[in-house]
Amino acid sequence: MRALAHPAHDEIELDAVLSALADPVRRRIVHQLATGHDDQACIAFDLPVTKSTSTHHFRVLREAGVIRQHYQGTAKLSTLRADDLETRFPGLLPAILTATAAEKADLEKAGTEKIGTEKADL
Amino acid sequence: MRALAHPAHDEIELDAVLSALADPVRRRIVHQLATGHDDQACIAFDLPVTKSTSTHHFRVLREAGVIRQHYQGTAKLSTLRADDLETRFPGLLPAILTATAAEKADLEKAGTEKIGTEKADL
DNA sequence: ATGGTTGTACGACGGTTTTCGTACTACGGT
DNA sequence: ACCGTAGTACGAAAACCGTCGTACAACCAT
Repeated sequence: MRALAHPAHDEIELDAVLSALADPVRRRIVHQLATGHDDQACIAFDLPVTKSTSTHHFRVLREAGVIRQHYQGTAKLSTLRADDLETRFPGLLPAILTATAAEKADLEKAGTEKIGTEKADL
Repeated sequence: MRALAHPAHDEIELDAVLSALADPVRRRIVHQLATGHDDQACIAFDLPVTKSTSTHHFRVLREAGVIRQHYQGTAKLSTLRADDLETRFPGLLPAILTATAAEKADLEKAGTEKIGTEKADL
């Protein structure tokens, strides 16, 4: 059994959490963990990156205290630390999940409604 | 009068907002804007960085849609776009502000309670 | 007009992050 | 014992980010 370091619930730092969640790939992981069932293996995530990059992202999330990971055979199962996060930073995770969903819906709507229309300026 | 680009309220992107708020200096700015009065000049923020770095951070916040800025003479006044953010990503800003305050209190408590005590591991 | 205040532009530097590929380990099944 | 699957470690490359200093622009007061 390989050991995995996790910060205690009161050691979770806002900086680490926000940095972790600022990345779209990692937000995608978190979103899938939130909407799907618990304990999903890394392989279950269809990420647009290679295996080693994927390992990296999961590690960042774990070390930030966003997810908990444990081995089960060769598989490494991940769970959202929703309760710990809620205790430490109330409302933060739900707000980000809502925002992620909102933006996703937004992009899909834009995609179906006005195909070929571009934003002019930044 | 110099013009300043701001994203429209429905152009605010989650990625930009989270990236902007992932930086402690910028979170400090936002926190001061939230707790103090509106329309504070950059100079009113006692930031641990030089002027040019400060300019940079304000620009990042503005381009992310977190703050609104306008000139008044040589001064550049900043306001939190709390309403726009609330419309776009409900609960996000309040949660981050609460979290910022929570962590700040935490650090101060740690500082007064156990001076000289260090964290052993990461 | 001259000078002071407030902020910007630009280039540079150093550190971190994201990404990859390759080689490797751990475990389960047959 | 062997193979396949799941994931890690490590090193490298490229991009990005935060910081600074210097030089500059805009504006106000006198």
